[in-house]
Amino acid sequence: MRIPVREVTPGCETAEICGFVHEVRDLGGLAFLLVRDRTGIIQVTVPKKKVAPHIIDAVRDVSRESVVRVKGTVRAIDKAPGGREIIPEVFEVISKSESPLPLDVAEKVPAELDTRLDSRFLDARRPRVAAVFHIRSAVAQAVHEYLFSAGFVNITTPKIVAAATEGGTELFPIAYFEKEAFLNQSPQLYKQMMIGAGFEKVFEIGPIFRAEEHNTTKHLNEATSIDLEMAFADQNTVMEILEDLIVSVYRKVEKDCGPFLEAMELDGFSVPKTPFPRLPYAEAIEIAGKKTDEPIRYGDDIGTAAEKAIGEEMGGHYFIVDWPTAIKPYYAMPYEDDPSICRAFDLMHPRMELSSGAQRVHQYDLLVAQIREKGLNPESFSFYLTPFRYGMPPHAGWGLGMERLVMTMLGLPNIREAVLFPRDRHRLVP
RNA sequence: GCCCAGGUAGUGUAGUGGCCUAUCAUGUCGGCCUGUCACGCCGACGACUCGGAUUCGAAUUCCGACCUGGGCGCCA
Repeated sequence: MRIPVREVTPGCETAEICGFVHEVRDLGGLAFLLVRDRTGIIQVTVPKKKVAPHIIDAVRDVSRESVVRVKGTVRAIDKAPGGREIIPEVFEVISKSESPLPLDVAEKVPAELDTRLDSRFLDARRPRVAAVFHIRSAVAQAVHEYLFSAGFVNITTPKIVAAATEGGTELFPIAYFEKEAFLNQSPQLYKQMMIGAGFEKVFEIGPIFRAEEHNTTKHLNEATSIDLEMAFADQNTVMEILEDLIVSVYRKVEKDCGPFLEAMELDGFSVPKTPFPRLPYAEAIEIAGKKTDEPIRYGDDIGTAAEKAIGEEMGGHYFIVDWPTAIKPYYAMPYEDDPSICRAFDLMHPRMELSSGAQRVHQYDLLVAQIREKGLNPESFSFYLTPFRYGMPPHAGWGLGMERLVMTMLGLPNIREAVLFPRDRHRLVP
């Protein structure tokens, strides 16, 4: 009966393990075979005098990264990693690996990201790479747990759509029989429609697609969005949910992912403190104006240099609130007493934007007016607008980038490190 | 979309006109080695993205193609 490597302890008498050959060190009369499964690496020790010759020959012949089965006696010994080793009685090569390998799984020699992504299945055998995706899985689990326990309903909305959600960004056109169609850039309109359907609290974790030809370490053409929408809530309510969610995700990772955090050899992992500061847009602009050479005026969008300067000043997660209505999408609710600013917010990490959200416009006439002001045609949104004519609760929500959350949490240098099979300007395979 | 940088063994690199029959590491193969843990030692194998140009001579300069990384804009 196979057991995980981690469960082989000095107290075991015998053990059977399966895994990949991480390394073979042949010292002549003594050979060491390191076998790796997803729980760890164990040493199989082959002394010439105690092990059958056919096993010794097989161990010497096996290529790195082959899949093997080893059964034998467990010996407690301080000199071995983990304080134990297996002396094999059975050694079987289940699946032989070809050589040379496209990249070095044992990480003696580094590999460039491009090389790694070409052979992602091998790259992901590296413990420090695998750790990222185990942690990402825990993040997804934490988000689900948090939102379900807060009474949110999980929904799934179409990824093939007929129109843009907010204009601006480029969409991927696709062939949909005789019709024009696109991959969705955001579930925004659909989650709002479910507020119109009376669901009150909804969320979705799903793919979004942006056809922008950007070439940066923080953009993807296919990303995962954690999206939430809540009825009878304003922007402040959903901001509180957002910061609370972020903290509970960090706590989950801290609690459940110790070995993975260790494998990553992170400098520091710490749970952010709440509440995150609420920085009005006008003040953010002021900070950026003082700290950067580039002139920035009220009403400008916050560019990369400004974002970096403000991030340095704030030093941790923070919200930028009270944005000018002119630079936010049509569905953001303007303040009643000053319609030039709106109830929109961005959640920022010092490195980049993580989330944006707002209280939404729920009044049909105002929404149509704002769509027109953005130079868009309300008729192409009629499927979206119709629910606003038949009773629409006031509501607010946000979208949070899953990859950016993982990237900033783990200090990854490139967002592609947070996706198994990234889609960027040049990469469509694997 | 604009701009910049780059492409050398399986992998990661050195090499800016002749000293390149191309460096080093890792790997692979062969040999030696009974406590390795980046095992060590000896030997071998393996590469200048493609096409054109300049030149007596090009990995190195120029032009084009293809591929890649990054910055900006925009955004999650």
